[in-house]
Amino acid sequence: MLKVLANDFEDADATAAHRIFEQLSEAIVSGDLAAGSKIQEAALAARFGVSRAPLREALRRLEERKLLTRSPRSSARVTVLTPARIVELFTIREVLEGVAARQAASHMNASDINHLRALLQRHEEVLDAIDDDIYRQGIADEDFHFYIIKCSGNATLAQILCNEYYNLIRLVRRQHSRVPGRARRALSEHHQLIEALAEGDGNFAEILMRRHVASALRSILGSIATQVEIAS
Amino acid sequence: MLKVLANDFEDADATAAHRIFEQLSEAIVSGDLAAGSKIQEAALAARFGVSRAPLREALRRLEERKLLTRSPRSSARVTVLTPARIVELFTIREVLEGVAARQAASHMNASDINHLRALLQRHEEVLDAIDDDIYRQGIADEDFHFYIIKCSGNATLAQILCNEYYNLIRLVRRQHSRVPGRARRALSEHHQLIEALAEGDGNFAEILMRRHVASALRSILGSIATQVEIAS
DNA sequence: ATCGCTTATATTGTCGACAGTTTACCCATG
DNA sequence: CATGGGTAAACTGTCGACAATATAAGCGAT
Repeated sequence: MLKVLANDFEDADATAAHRIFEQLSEAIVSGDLAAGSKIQEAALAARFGVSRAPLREALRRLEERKLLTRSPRSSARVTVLTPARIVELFTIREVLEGVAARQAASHMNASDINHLRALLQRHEEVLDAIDDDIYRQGIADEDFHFYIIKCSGNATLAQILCNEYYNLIRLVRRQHSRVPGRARRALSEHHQLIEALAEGDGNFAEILMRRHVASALRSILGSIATQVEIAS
Repeated sequence: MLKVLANDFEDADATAAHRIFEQLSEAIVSGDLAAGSKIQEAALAARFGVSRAPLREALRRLEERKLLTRSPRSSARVTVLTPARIVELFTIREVLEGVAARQAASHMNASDINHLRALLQRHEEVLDAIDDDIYRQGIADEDFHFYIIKCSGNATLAQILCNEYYNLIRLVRRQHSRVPGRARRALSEHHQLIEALAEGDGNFAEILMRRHVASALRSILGSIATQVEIAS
């Protein structure tokens, strides 16, 4: 699998605090720690076999990344993503990924374009084989977006999108699973995007990326509306 | 004393970790802790009269906010802002403040506009009185920008710009003090921006805000180039 | 004198414990 | 039955200490 993420320093940073941070991120995104549930430091520390000191540092990081909400002297809680907050998040993501696509258009070479096409090809095969594997769809989607972001040449932007907000967006996707047909449409939007990037058309790439993100948001909001309808 | 001011969370969040975080932020932005200098946990803890536990939590937060750089088992260092990183940062700030201005245009009422005008009036008076007080210029500038951002209605965006990246941008401004005449020009750009906001013209407000941020970046880069020239 | 290796010091990462505060529980009272 | 007060349990915030690692110092060889 492609390693766009800077996970290669995972062995180097073998501190407990780092490990716990990753495990907790995963637990939150996977739903193992349900949204809104309380975080008990002592219990969690025991569960992961560490003391509270490294755990608390991990909690601080998770708080900064908005996966946890903490009030000074009460227990931390797993962030609850309301529709309003999801809209806010995607508004931000739309402009940031938009500018990333714009800048990537003038930085990508033929090899980069080929890489993207290959990614898309594999994405398509995955989609043909198993039409409902949301997990693998997610991975493929992230690979695609991350590669473009990385090609923007803006390391700060890449860190924000690929590290800091990565898990938050995964959390959105998980809590509000995709509507049927969304993956196919996303694939087609990815194809268009590649063409714009291949032509070095930054303006158009930005527009397409923004539309793509906005389209994903609409899909998610639609999914929420349906859930609410069913629930009532 | 009456607790009318928004400082009420200062008593509420009276944890040492929080206090140290604020004090360290200030120390870094003010240059008291110079860019690139080493952070020694024991020494700092002693200096602030706390143990290392709350200090380390503060360091984690400062790391997440990019004011510190940490490698796993070596001392943390105060972030060094290279010109390239400043450009990256302002690219992000440009699009984020741009979308904030766009959304603010459709959320601001007459009272909000009046508030902005009053802010600008005071800003102008400050500028007339003391032409070189960068500190107060900075405060005035932040007040203006922050108010527009708050009016965007996007709480997540406001938190990113007004909290998470606030000190980092202050740090840029401090390390690369403004070129003469910049304040006047910024003031004029603020005036234009208010007109667009008053007319509810989101498109134009976004364009003006983006130009304003880009103009600030050019000013800073110019200042750096001059410094380099002098140094060589 | 410089470089490499070994030893010593300094510093970070982690732990267990305690104090202060919050939360939960229980009982009395309307 | 709901409600309020008061006590007990639970939990967070903080501390000092120890172990593991990194950095600096010392020493010998080239």
